Amino acid sequence: MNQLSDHIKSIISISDSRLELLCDKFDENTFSKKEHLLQAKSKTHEVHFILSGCVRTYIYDLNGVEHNITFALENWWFGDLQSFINKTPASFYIQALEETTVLSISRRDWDKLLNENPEFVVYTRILFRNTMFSHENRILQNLSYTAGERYLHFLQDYPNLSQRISQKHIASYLGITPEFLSMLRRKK
Amino acid sequence: MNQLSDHIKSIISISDSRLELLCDKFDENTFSKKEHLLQAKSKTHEVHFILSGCVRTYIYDLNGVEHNITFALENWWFGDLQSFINKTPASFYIQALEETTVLSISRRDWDKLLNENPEFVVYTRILFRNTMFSHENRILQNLSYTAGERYLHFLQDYPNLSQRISQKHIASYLGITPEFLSMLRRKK
DNA sequence: TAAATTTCTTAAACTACTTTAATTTTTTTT
DNA sequence: AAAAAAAATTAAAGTAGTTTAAGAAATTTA
Repeated sequence: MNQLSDHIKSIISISDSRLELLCDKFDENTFSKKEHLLQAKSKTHEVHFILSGCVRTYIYDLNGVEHNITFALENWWFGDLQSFINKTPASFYIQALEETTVLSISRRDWDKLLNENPEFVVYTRILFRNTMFSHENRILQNLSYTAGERYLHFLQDYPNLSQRISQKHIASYLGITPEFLSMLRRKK
Repeated sequence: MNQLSDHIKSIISISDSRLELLCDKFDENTFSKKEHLLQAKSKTHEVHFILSGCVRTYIYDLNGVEHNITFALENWWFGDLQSFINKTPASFYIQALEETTVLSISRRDWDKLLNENPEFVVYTRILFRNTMFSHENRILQNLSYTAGERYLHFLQDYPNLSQRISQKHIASYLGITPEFLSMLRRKK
């Protein structure tokens, strides 16, 4: 069918007919480069699965400085989950870094799927768990590694992404300035 | 009944009889101060709920330096979840910082509860979700704040804990040296 | 309660990273 | 293809946090 159904089948076992029912709830949307999918303080009505393209999730700190929290690429889920789940105003901004096509699901349909489709319950449980584990690993990487080491890990964790996005976004993700990242790259 | 049943009732609605069935699966254990509840590379057979006391979860980096990842106090769950869920060797060490009494549940009983007790499914889903959100918030705090600001947040996030554990453990959690934390405290 | 051990503090020298600012390169727009 | 805008590089000066080392205070052990 499509990339989403492939992704679901790679994580849980589900019959094709049930899978079709599930995938039916998603709408395809395309966002142009630099377009915002979400602004902080607005309500998050949807979460998204990327078919093609790439987005960044970021915040502003108290000094008005942007910080990239995460990137999402093909076959990844993204959204402001805290806002989506708790129905609170978003604290994140989400912006397309390339022309990006996503499958989106509304909170209403999400809840419907959870009620009607036990496979979806298992699938999302595993997704959330994996997200939790990757957050945990990122916290301990931040504690253990210098900026230079974190950059090398980034290159491994997100292969090819460094060719697709600007270095200032990578620097922001690593928690350093673009100037310092530039210096690290020269030294390597 | 006990603190665990109070905690469960504060998060989901469940009848007292079903709650009793659920709480039946837990064993009470006490660990003395400095005792290890888990060593990295061993298998994690249990997760724990703290009745009294306090523990720290930590790792060693490649240079052999310890880093505290998190603390857990009364009415908190803890364990190496990645190891527990994926049945992989632990990557964390867990040590009691005070004499600590916990309720423990084995992986076998955990799975049984998930199969037999839909309330437990909901309860753990919410627990994991909240853990994911707090990890997310910690990542963005690390990106946005200086060490001094992170220390102030720590005092808010873990009230009273600073009186119970040594400063070197707080410094390790914040990702700074004890000497620098000492200097920050003097300046305040 | 004395001795031993661990933790905390202080300070000076050092390093990883930031800031500022100017120049070059790349990308986007017209 | 030219002009404009954004991103990357370089370098010098500055700052947040580390390292080392020594003494003081607190805690643990005997």
